Amino acid sequence: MTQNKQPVLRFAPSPTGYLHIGGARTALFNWLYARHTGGKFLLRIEDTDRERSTPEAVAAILEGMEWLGLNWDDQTVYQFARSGRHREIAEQLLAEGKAYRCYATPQELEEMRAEQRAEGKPLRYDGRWRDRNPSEAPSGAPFVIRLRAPQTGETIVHDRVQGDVRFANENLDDMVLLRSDGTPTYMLAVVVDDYDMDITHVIRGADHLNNAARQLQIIHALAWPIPVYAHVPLIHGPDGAKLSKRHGALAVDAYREMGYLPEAMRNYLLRLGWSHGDEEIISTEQAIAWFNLENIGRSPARFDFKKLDNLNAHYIRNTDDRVLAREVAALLGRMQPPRHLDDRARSRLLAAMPGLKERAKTLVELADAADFLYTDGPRALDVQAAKVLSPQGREILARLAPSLEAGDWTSSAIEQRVRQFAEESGLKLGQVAQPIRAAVTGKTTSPPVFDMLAVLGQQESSNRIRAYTQ
RNA sequence: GCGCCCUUCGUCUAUCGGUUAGGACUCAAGAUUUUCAAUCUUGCAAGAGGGGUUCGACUCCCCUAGGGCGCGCCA
Repeated sequence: MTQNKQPVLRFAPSPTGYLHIGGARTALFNWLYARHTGGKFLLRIEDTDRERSTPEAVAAILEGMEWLGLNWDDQTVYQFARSGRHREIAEQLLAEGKAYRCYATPQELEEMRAEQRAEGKPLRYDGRWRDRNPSEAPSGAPFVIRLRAPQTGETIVHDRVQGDVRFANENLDDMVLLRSDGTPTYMLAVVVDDYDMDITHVIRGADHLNNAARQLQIIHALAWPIPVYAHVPLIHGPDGAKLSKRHGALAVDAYREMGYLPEAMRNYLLRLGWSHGDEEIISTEQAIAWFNLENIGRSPARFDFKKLDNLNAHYIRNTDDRVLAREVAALLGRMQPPRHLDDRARSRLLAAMPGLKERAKTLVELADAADFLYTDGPRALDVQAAKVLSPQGREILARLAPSLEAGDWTSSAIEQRVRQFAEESGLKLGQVAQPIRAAVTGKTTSPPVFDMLAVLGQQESSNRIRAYTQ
């Protein structure tokens, strides 16, 4: 194999569902490796299953990739469009005697497997048509083309993550290459496409490790170059079992709706199965510089929202206020029912952002915490705020109001007046600040209250406070 | 059933034969504080079990157990 060829990577999802978290990580690893090496990252949609592939799923995958910032090179390849080429290779193998026609019907094969199961034997095609003379076939009967796979020796997958994985050829049966309707199977299509696309590295889920051996058999029959394999362990749910929807096996766009930032997702997914010493916070630029196959772990990882939250909070704090304000507004607009912010709400959101972004783990939390900025008028109080606005609390507000309103309406000037009031009244600052916060935000927690008063303006603030001076 | 893979704190992981087994998340306590966060400090917490190899094993080998993946004319 040529050593100085630029690496060519690919992500090859099948559009039978959304882009889930495992697929997203696979895509990320391929993308990082390509960007790290200066190679190419291609996208191939494996839509050979006409029954289950949908345009919606294709759209969801493309959107998910774009949201995650995983840009791919060249044109997207649609596998189904290449079925003629796949058939050509199957015919070639047939002509070379490396494949053969099998006339066994699906029912017949089902019976065969049922029997094998009953006898406790391994489930595999028994090669019943492997050495039969084609003339024995019922004329005009449908057939599939199967690979005439080696029956002795072993097939070794030299995997950069898993090491050398050996499969005895006797355990690998003659796989179907071309279905009776003339369409290619996944095994054939993958091999042919990877070859035609000049794929040098195949990074994919470990659920494909067994497939690698079978694909290698096809590659050997064709005498094509072998790509570098790296089978990445799967992601499990918190209980160690299969990732379920409530565990995080969601479409990537669900993460967007939950308020996660793409850079946080990238960082989290990267650390799930890959490491660089003790590094935890890894920017995408740094990830590209550091990413390699050697440091991919061999054991499956569990998905943990707590850690994702922590990372997300970090990235939110480090994101520009304008970007955040825009994202929050967009998020609100996508909610059911949609909530549209007017210009005043947007400018308040932006102005309050420094305080808001310190306190949110997700954009949804942020949007929620900021809801007192979206509309004017007195606030409805939550349970805690109602307690703070007891008769005593309201009495304090009533006494404070006149002096509060007289003077500059900047955060520091307001704070100065409130501190002075507290001192003169023999109150602790918190005893005054909490009622203000409750009246102005309807809650007992918020960004620094004087900042929020400044954001809302004197008139709106007074209006809200005076609503609770009785 | 057959094949393959995996196994360090609750979770993500570091360690590439010699360490008081490190970091991060979570949790707890403290500092700070107008609330809540953030931040800082401290603490709890790990090599599945059993055999080898070796002067010495978390690290190498074998077995067992547990978990995962695959075994389609799905991908």
